[in-house]
Amino acid sequence: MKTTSASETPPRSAKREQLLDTAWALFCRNGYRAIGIDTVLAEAGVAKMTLYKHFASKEDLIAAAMEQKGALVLAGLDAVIDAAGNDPERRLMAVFDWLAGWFAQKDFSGCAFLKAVGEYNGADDKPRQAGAAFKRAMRERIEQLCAEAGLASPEQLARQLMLLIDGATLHADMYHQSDYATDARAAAEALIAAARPR
Amino acid sequence: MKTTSASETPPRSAKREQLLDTAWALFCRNGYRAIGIDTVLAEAGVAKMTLYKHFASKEDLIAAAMEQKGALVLAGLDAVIDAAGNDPERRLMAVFDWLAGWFAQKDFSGCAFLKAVGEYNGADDKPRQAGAAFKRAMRERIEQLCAEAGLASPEQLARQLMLLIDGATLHADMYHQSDYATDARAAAEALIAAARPR
DNA sequence: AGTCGAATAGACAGATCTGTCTACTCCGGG
DNA sequence: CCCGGAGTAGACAGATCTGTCTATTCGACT
Repeated sequence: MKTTSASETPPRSAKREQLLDTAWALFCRNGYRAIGIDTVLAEAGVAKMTLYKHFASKEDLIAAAMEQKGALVLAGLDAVIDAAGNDPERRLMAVFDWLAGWFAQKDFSGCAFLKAVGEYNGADDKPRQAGAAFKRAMRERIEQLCAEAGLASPEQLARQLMLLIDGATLHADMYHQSDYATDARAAAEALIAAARPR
Repeated sequence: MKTTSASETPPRSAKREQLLDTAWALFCRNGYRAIGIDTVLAEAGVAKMTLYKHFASKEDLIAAAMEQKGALVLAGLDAVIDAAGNDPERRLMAVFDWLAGWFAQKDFSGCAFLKAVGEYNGADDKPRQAGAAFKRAMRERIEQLCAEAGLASPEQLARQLMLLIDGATLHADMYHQSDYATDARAAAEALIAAARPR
C-alpha cells in the first residue's frame, strides 16, 4: 500500500505536485510549445526521470495540469457564486465579478485552456480535449444558474454568456489596458434582461 | 527600376506571394510554432534562400502574411457590408452573416490573428502586434457602423460586439459542431435593440 | 543493519528548427 | 552574346527539444 493517507487513485507525491504547479505557471505565461520540458524541470527543481515516471509525455503533463487546475478554478468559481447569496440573478452576475477580479491580477496572461485549444489542433490531442472539457463544464454551471433564475432559453443564453466571457478574456489579454470585464458584464445584463420572463 | 508595372514600395514577386499564401494556409491550420520553415518551403516549392531574401526571419514572414491577409479579409468584409444595402442596421448585421459564412467553410480552423496573440506573448513580438492591429481595425469598422445606425455608446457597443465575434470564432473552432454564429447573431440583436434610441 | 522505493545528475540518441553559405542554373534585356 | 538578377539545391552550424538510460544517493521502514 501507498504511504499516502487517503485512497487516491492517481499517485500523489510532492514532486508530482511541484511539477504540475511549475508547469502550469510557465505554460500559462508562455504558451505550451514555447516552453520546453527542460525549463519546467529546472524551475521545478526536479529531475527528468521523475517527470517521465509520473507522466508519459509532455502532452500528458499538460493535460494533467489542465485537469487539476481546471477543477481548482471551477471550485473557486463555485465559492464565489455561493458567496453571492441566494438571489439567482445575483449569483449569475457573480461570475462576471469573478472575471473582473481575475483580469485585474497583475500576472494575468489570458486563459491557458483557450490557448491549449489554439495550439493543439488535432481532434485527439489531449490538451485540446482538456480545454474543451473545461469550457463545457463552465458552460454547464452557467446554464444551471440561468435555469435557476428562470430565464428563457437557458441553454442558448449560457452559450452566449460564454461567448462574452471568453471574448473578454481574449481581449483583456490582447490589449493589456481597458476594462473588458465591464463591457462583458454590461452586455450580459442586457442579454439577461431580454431573457427575463414578463 | 523594377520590372513590376505599378510603383509598389514592398517588392512584389511571384515567389514572395507563393510564400505568403502557403505560409498563411499552413499557419492557419496548424498554428505558428507547430509549423517549421522547412514545411512551408517544401509546400510552396521555394528555396530557403529565397525566403530569407524576402523576409528577415520567420516572425517577419508571419507578420507580413498577417498584414497582407488581414487587409484582404477587411476588404472582403467591406464588400459584404456594402452588398447589404443602405439600411444602417442591416449593414451592421451583415457582419454576422459574413461570420456565419466563414464558420461554415469546411476548412475553417479558427482565427489566425487570435492564435498569433495566443502564441506570441512578448509585447513587442510582431505577430502579436499584427494580430492586435487587425482586431483594432475591425473594431473601428464596427464602431462606425454602430454610429451610423444611431445606436447609443457606439464605442462600447462595438467592443461588446467584438467580444461576441471573437468568442464565437473561438467556440466554433473548439467544438466543431454547433452553430455559434447564430448565438452570436441573436446576442448582437439583443444588444443592438437595447442600444436603440427610443 | 539491510533493503527497497523514490529521486537525482547528467550523458546520450535522434529529431527538428532557424538561419547562413556556396556553387549552380536560368532567363530576359541591352 | 553576355551580364546580372532571381531563384535553386543542399550542405552546414548551432541550438533546442523530447524522451531514454545508467549509476548513484538518500531516507524510511523492517
